[in-house]
Amino acid sequence: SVVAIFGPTASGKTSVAEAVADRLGGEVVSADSMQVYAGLPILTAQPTRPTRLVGIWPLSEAGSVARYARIAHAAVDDLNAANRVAVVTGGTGLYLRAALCDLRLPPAPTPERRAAWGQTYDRLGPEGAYAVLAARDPAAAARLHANDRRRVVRALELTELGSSLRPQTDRLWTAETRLPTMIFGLELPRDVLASRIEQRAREMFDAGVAEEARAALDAPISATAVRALGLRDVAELPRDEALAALVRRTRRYAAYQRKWMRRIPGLVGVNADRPTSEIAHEIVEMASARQRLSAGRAG
RNA sequence: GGCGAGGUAGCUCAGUCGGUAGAGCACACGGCUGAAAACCGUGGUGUCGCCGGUUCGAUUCCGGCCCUCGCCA
Repeated sequence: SVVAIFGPTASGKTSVAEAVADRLGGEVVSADSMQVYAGLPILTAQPTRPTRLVGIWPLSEAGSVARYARIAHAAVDDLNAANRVAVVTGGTGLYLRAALCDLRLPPAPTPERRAAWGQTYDRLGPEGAYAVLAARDPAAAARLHANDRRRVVRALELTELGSSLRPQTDRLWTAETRLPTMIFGLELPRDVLASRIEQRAREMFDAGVAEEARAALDAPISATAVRALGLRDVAELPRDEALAALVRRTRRYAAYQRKWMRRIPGLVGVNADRPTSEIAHEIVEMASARQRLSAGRAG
């Protein structure tokens, strides 16, 4: 079975997940689009103990949900086969859902066609490109805005591949999972989270994020990895400004994660404003209760 | 103390030749299916420093006061 833990950055997900994994005799599997990369351990707040799917891609490689989903499913299945609990933990909502569920993503993009459609979008303008999409795939167009260049281009390229951006069945926003799964969400009052974010940002600078970020930008880095929150600011701005920028961006990210927390189906909220051991204890209790229940039903 | 500049949204500022105000960032909310720490959309949250004068009407003009910054004493 699977236990999933979601929550905003700096909510203490990592330590709670490690404690839960230890108590359940399992292992943590990371669901984080930036911690997968090696080379930014400080900036991405990677766990100090070796964790599955953390630090496994070089910064030069472009990541994607599909690529992540494959290795995540492999990791979960691996643990499951060994009768160990997979504690899937991370702050990237999409990646968490991808790890827990088979999203059946449409075909991969091809660089040439994507570039071609991108040019079409720029030539016709947002309204013109959107009109083309509306003609070719009305269902996909209906869920997009003309200005959403990235998605309009993606939707256009899929029309050529006999697919659609609009999935046959929605698996992202449903409670469907590959394996029996319980999802917990760590909840913290905003002001508490804000002060934790600030404190953690300070610690990052003390630990040398600036040097880490500069080194990362000096080497080849993919379009996905450069998007690591605050990378440019931290590398290029004077310390005070960089710190302020990092805190600001992290707060905004936390707000975004809060939205995911509300949307993830079946998520059970857990008060995270208390010691890690207490939080872990509560999660383990609830997960075990659920397991006994389903075992009873099966037997 | 003198001279100068300024006080307008959470921040930086614009503006109103007198008709109670708007940009960026921040923030809030919504969307999202192979870039998701990304990307797209919607929303202005305000004693226009305080007191008085002129006026039908003052954030705007006038006077006084308070505060901030700079230069000179």
